[in-house]
Formats: sequence, structure tokens, C-alpha cells
Amino acid sequence: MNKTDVPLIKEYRINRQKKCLKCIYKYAFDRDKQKECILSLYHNRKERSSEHREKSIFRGMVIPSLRYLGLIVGYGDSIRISANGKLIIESEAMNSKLHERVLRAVIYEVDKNIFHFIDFIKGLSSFPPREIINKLCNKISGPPDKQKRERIRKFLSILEQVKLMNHSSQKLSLNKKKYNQAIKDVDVSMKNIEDFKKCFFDAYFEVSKNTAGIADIVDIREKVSIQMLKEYKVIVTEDQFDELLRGTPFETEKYIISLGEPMGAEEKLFKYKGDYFRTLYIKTRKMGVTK
DNA sequence: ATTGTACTCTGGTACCGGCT
DNA sequence: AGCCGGTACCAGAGTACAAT
Repeated sequence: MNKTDVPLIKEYRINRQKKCLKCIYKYAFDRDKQKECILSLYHNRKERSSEHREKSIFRGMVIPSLRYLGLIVGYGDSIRISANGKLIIESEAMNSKLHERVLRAVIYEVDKNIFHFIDFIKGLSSFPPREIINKLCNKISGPPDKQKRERIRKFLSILEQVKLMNHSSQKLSLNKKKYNQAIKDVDVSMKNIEDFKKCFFDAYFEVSKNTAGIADIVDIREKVSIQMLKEYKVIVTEDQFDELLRGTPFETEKYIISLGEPMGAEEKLFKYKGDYFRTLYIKTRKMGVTK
């Protein structure tokens, strides 16, 4: 089994993450306001110079944590909430059960893409946390042991906070029920393709309205996931969006979808047949587009 | 020079098993 | 049961350095 490297999610408390995310959302593209809003969540104990707080809390802690979790995109002045981040914030205002499922789905995918803890833990029965940490410690490479353990602890805590894992009577174990639910929630074969297509075309036409038909896929993702959530109460994360889009025919007698390549290094590109794309263009062949 | 990441350090708490 | 020392945890603060 090849060893992987895992990042440190320094701000690992989900409630705090959500508050920070709201700051990012509220003040999109305004770095100073975002910073001010986030720093206000951390009560200064000994009135450190604000420069230091900026460095260690905002820049050194909150931003990297949210980025690793895929909840924000962009750098510098263009930091903003991602579709997954928005899914979390929007669902919170809707219904707590749905919100919990969204959190689990998003975190489950972070684990699937980066940490790979769940697959490992799935095979084990319940263990004291320390044993699990030791086992995981051998699985990952990179920094000194102490650091590795800290990283493992923090992500395990996140898994626990979203209830993918149980922590009872000194033992850690996978929460099978919630886990199975998460699997279902991220399974694209459970989604209604027609609903997705309708959302997709609606989002495309809205996003490309003023841009000569060219739409950023990042923007469509966001619109579609929020639309699916609000209208159909269905969870479509960014990963799922991509999978659903890949499963959609790109050429029919009604329309042709073509993809545009990125100009530089960019985040959250859409992977299609081995290449990465940033924009999308739809040419319709007949009057209107049916769903 | 600014921004982002990796890592270390710190002073305080919480929790542990063993000893008397 | 009460204390004792060790270890882990906590919430940042700070530093070094890489990337752009």
C-alpha cells in the first residue's frame, strides 16, 4: 500500500469553520473585510499586534484549512466560497437533517480524495483512538511522527464531528449507518438525470448570458448544486457534478457542448477524458433546448 | 514584497495509571 | 481516597521558508 501525505487542518472545529465560511461568503472578493470578519471570531487574549493575528490566524490557519477541505477557492483578493462551501452554508439554513447529510457528503469526499482514512478504518472493529492513530501513522509518510499524529487527530475529529465516526467509551469506530447514508448521498446513479440536466442548462444559460455563451464551469457547478439542493432536496457535490456532466452526452441532435482549456494554473478544473477544462460552451442546433 | 505552507513552541488543562 | 508525575490536548503564537 503506497503511503500518502495528509495535510494539517489546523482549524478543525466545524462550527468555527462554518462561521469563517460565512465571512468569506459575505465579503466575497474583499480580502480585508473577510480578514476582519474572521479575526473577530477569535477573541484576542493579550491584544497582540493585529499584524501577527493576521498572519497566524487568517493566513496561517483559517485559509489553509478551508482550502484543504475544498470549501473556498481563489487566492489573494479573489478568495471566495466554493460550491461545496456554499452547499454547507445554504443547507444549514434549510433543515438540520439535510445539513448534516451535506456535511457528511462533503467530508466523505475529502476523505476519499485526500485522507483515505475511512477505507482503512472500515476494515477494523472499534479501537481506542490511540491505536487507530498509531495504525494510521504507519500508513502515511512525510513529517515527523508528532506532526503526523496531530494531522491524523484533527481529521479524525472532523470525521467524528460529522458523525461518520463514533466515539463512545474510549473507542473509535465507523458509524455504519451514517456512512451508508453518505455513500448513497454521493452516489450519482441515485440522482435523477433529467433534474440534473434541467438545472445544468438553466445554470448554463444564466451564467453565459453576458459572456458570448462561454461559461466558467466553476460557476455552473455552484448554481447547479444549490439549485438541486433547494428545488429537489438532493445533494450534488462538486465531485458529483463533474461525474454527472461526464455522463451527459456532449453531442445530440439538439445541442453540442464544447469545453475550453484553462489559461494558467487553476483550481477545481473539470476533468474530461484525461484533460482539464475551465469553461464550457453550448451550441444549440434547433429551437430551444429541452431538458 | 506579499502570500501561503510547514513546522515548532508555549502556557494552560484534562486525563491517566500507580503509589501510599 | 488523595496525591503525583507523565502524557495528551488545546488554542493559538511564532518562525522559517517556499512560491509567485
